[in-house]
Amino acid sequence: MAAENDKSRLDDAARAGWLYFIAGHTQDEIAKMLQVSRASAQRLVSLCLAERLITFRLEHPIAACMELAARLKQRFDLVHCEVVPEDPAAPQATAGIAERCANLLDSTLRSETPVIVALGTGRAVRAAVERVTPIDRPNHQIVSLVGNISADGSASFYDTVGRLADRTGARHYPMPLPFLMSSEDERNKMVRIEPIAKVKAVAAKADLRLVGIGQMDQKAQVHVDGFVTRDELFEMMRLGAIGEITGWAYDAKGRMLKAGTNKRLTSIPPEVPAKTTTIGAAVGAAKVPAITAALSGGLINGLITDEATARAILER
Amino acid sequence: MAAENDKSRLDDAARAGWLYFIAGHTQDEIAKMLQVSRASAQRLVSLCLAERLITFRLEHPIAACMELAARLKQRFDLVHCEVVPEDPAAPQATAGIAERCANLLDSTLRSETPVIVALGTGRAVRAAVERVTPIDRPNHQIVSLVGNISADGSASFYDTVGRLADRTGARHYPMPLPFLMSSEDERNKMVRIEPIAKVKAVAAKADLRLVGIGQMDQKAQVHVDGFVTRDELFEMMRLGAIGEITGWAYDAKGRMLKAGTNKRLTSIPPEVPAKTTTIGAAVGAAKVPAITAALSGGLINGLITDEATARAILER
DNA sequence: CGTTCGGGTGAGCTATTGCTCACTTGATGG
DNA sequence: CCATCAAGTGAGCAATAGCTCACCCGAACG
Repeated sequence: MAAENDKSRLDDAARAGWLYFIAGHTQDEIAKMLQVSRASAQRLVSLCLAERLITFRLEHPIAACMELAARLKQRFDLVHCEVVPEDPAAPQATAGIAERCANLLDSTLRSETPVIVALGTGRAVRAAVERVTPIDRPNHQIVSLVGNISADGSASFYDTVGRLADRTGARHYPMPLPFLMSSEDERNKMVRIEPIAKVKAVAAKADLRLVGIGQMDQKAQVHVDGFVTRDELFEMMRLGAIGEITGWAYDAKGRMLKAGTNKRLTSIPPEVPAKTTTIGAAVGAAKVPAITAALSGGLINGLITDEATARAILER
Repeated sequence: MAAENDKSRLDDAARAGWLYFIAGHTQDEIAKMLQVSRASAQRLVSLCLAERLITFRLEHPIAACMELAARLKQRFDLVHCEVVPEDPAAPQATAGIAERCANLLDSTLRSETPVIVALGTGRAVRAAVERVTPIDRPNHQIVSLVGNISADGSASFYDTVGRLADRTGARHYPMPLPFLMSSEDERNKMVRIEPIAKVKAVAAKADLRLVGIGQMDQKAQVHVDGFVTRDELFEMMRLGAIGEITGWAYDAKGRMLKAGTNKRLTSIPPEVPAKTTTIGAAVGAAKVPAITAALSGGLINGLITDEATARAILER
């Protein structure tokens, strides 16, 4: 009677699982109780797991985050994903993700062997850099993916590279260029000059890229910060731009646009699909389409976000 | 900030627990992920358990039985307790508990060192003996706790001792006495004669006593089987008898009665409280008060029953 | 400002667990 | 009735987990 046997075997598996997980006995004890060899007890316990007779339930807000992260990781084939719990006190704060980004930078920079870290735009990235614990790593390199001179010629507020270099003693490569050039030709000329080519070369070898993700709407950060004009923004939106990474605008499917400001951008373009670890850091309902597109298009292969954003991305 | 620390520590514990139990990582991997030593990862996992952040749920009928058994064991301070799942096909069958009793006997008798097993009355005990797997143990001893001659002088239907001896080759000690004598004096005389004293001596050294539990109502097994008359039964009920073990009647608090048929019984009286392993085997709603009283009074220190009965006992 | 104390940490040892392999057992089909 | 084969078993080993110990850090307190 196969059915009978299976049933009794599952019964024993359940018994073993109960004794192991709930009563907390060792497999040796269980083996004695059930009158089987220890090996068999072990098999029963794993059978109990395999047959999903037993389930684990983690009663903690973190659990939901872990699960969201795992789902995002699988859905978009990511090398890294973190979802931070929502802070009920400040439901849109970048603090949480900044802390995680900082942690990521910390652990990357802790390495004794030289590493190259490339940084993009974004408040989360900026805040992360501020939270990095100082550490002396003169052989590391920090490189900017984006020009730090804004349209009016002043140095950008986002001098993240310099700040991170301060904290690590690493060599750093800011990009001494305006964010946008006035024409495609001019851009092409500029990116070929020696110091810029050097920055590009270093960036190409980066071990980690940490980038912000901006949405392309009326509140787009690139516009708010004065890097692109209202008209330029609207043109990109008309062309289908839904998000941007280091200024590079892409559409809802994560395809890079080949027009508008993208032709005059000095920023180092993302690899598509991302081969080096490229972590996007962003939160907020407004950024959901932009993040989703970046994930779908393979513009990033890692994500750090919060619970609400993660959930919204998965629900699309 | 202690609160903050505690919180973040619990967060980490939850994370570690999730990664360990749900994602199935090793503690070493978790240690790397969370940037802590393996020892700390281990601590986080056990903290997760200790704080009950994680719970196990066993989705199997057996789980309920295991839990009932554990509760009975604790409530009544038992050395052994088994609760078998209810068979939806035959909700009052002794088959289930007989199988477990047989298993218990099997494992006791499997011992190479000589053991003494004492048997009481009851259909479950009888059925258990029939299911014992034959094994050659000539040095074991099987002893009856109860006279096997019924009122009419015939050998009792319950010759369990003989049957078990057949299957094991063990020496056996039936009790060549009527269940009840006609008077207290006569009983006292009989139990002093040599063969009976010998049986008592062996029984006193028993390693395991396996006994049935009878309820004292109109369907009491002792009456149905013809060991006590209707009038005797009614007298005991009037005296407060609620159950019996090897014929010895006790009240709702598990106190042995000192009157009626108990004065003329030849059966070996239970130890109170039970010191040697004394397992009661019984199922059925009708027996719930009798079983509960036996447990409360310490007449038995082990129980084998079914799910419904266990639940009813615990609900009293 | 130094001392004490509680809690956390990592090293390292031992128990427990997971797994592989060769073997047995019991069902199935020629 | 025997050959075949899938499934289960126990021995033994390598990986993993649990635990103890000495130590360290930071907070509370004199």
